[in-house]
Amino acid sequence: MPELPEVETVRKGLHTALVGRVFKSIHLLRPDLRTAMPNDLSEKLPGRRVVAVERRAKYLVIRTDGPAVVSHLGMTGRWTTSPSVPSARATHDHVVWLFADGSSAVFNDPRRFGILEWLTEHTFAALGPEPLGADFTAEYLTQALRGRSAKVKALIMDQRVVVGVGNIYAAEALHRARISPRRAAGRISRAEATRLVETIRQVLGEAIEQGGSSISDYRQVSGDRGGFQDRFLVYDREGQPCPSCPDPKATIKNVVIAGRSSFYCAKCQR
DNA sequence: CTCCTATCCTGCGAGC
DNA sequence: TGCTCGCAGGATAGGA
Repeated sequence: MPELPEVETVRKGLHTALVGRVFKSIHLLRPDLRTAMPNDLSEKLPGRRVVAVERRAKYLVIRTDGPAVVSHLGMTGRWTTSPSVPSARATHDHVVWLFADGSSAVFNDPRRFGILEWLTEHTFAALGPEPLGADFTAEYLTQALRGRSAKVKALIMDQRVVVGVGNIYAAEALHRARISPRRAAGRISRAEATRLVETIRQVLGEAIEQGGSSISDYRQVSGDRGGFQDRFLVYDREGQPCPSCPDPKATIKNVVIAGRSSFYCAKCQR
């Protein structure tokens, strides 16, 4: 569900809502997420003040004047903030944070692929560069893909190669770069890598401006939907005419790559 | 190593 | 209407 633009949008919302607030109590209603939430969250957080909410890859980092907490939204995770204490517990509410000023934040996650843990020095050890950062260059990507026979789409979704790109934005970036998702990564030319770096940045940047893409679950912390789902050129558009091809008979295909639906136009993406 | 598949979990829509 | 099947934005263990 949430890729970089969605996580970044949630980050902004959480940062605005939580900075300066002091934890009063932590309620771990259902600790068995993808990994078990540590019990001592409810002991060590109360009394701590939130100083910032940051993002690394698809992880949120809640910094306090003590330890930092990491949250991953998995496929269906959602944080909602409120100026008051929640009146009722909704299905799949797994974590409730109550603050000293009477406000609250709730983590809801139907599929429980999310994570809530302490930040450690190992948490981000295996991650590749941020796509919107200065390290993500055509030289870097060319080097990272060199000699690899896996499909280019699988590799740009591999968080060790570059972080933050998931199934939607991989499809959209490859379309804009006119590269087939089925291409062997090692056969991507330098010119194509240059285009791909550019379109990944472009698509992620535009999606952040739109507040992310809301297909079903994803919402901003305010509960609002994102807007980028209305700008998809290929994602979830199987059978529809390619918006980038003059030929009306060029339609969007859907093939499975690395177990994921992969939408593209076989005419303009080679 | 690298690549690919299955798997974790729940909900929902399509098709019968 | 109600059932079953397949699929969903992520990440990772394990087999080939």
